[in-house]
Amino acid sequence: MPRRATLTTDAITAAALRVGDREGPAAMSMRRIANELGCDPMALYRHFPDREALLDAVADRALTGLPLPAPELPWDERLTELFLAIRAAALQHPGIAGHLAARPPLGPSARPLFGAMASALTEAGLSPEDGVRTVQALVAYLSAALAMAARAGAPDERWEQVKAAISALPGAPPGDALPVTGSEEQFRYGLGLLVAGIRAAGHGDGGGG
Amino acid sequence: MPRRATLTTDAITAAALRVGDREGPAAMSMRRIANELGCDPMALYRHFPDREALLDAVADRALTGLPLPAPELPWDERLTELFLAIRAAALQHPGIAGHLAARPPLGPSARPLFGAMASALTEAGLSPEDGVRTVQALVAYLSAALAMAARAGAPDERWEQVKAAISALPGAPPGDALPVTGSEEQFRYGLGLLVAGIRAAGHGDGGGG
DNA sequence: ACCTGAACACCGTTCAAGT
DNA sequence: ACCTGAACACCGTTCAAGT
Repeated sequence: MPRRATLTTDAITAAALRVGDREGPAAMSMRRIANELGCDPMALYRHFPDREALLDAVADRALTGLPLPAPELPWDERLTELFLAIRAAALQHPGIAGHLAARPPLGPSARPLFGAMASALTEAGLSPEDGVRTVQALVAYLSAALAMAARAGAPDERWEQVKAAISALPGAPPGDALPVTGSEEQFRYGLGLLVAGIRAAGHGDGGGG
Repeated sequence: MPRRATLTTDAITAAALRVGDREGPAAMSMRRIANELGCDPMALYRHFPDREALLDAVADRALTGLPLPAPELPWDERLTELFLAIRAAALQHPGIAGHLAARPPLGPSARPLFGAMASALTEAGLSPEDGVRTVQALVAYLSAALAMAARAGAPDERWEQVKAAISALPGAPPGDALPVTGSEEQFRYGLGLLVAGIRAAGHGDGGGG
């Protein structure tokens, strides 16, 4: 009775997460994950139609059981806390943060997160239509911020140049005082802009021209 | 005298763009681009250290010569026009929009774009420090929106489920009235949130707590 | 009937062998 | 001295051959 009988989708996603955490996203290949499990690469195709589906499941797994913000907080703090928690959970697995960014988990584990977002946005005064639009905008911002943070291990020369170019404009600040590209401070700032925009939208500012 | 003498970085990026437009981002391999040029794959390494550098150059090329918004417009319209123009230019090459999203061009062709952003944000009343933070937030949003639009060819089943789940909440709208995930309308909405946030920040709302 | 693993058609990149 | 292309170490996935 070989141990392959114990090969479940859960064991596969766990193994993939382990490989990704240990060796980075490029190492999360079907062959390497199978190797980690001591099984044939083709055995994975029994549980997932292709590699992308497997990575989607891994991303989903990385966001399971996230603590939701306390419901008695005001909506803007709830939204901020929620996104900071998602960001932190994603960055606990830096190996897969890039994939999380490319394909944000929209599966079962994300359901309660979207519920929390929807409730916060309703409280902010948004219509359900605008709520959906806003959720997409927030997730878009989160995605890219995660991608930047995932790349932030090797600091991005290109962004440094951009920052240098901008700070060379009239009224320049000391370049070293600027926030790091993938930092939490930078993330909070952009999130703050969106929250301020939501606040304005909730106060009756309909939408686009 | 073989025609390889005409192999310039410009000819390479043009060929890569052609392949990407014709056969999608996955086709933009060193081998296939070389094939398009009728040269040895290794000849490309004479002009670029590796594939990523080549794709960066391709992305940069896709954004050259973008028309800048008229300077007499108010800052918020300038910002909106600018980002819509960048989005439109990127989507003219859907094959590479995904790469554009993963590695936003920060090279020479992007320089005037950042200049236009900086001037708009200064006019909005932001300090240079907050200008840099805001540019990063805007580019992050643009990146993810492009990635979504690039995937929008094959409509994303997962987002449909999310939209369905959210519209199932109290006060539900008709699900078919919701904007498509990668659509221009959806992009404008999120951009409008950020612009509203910038407006608030420019009016004295310092930053995060 | 089920699963395995050889094989296919690719990659990016190194490096030794050619001119 | 310069460039070429064979070779290396991988991929995801198909599919025929095994048990």
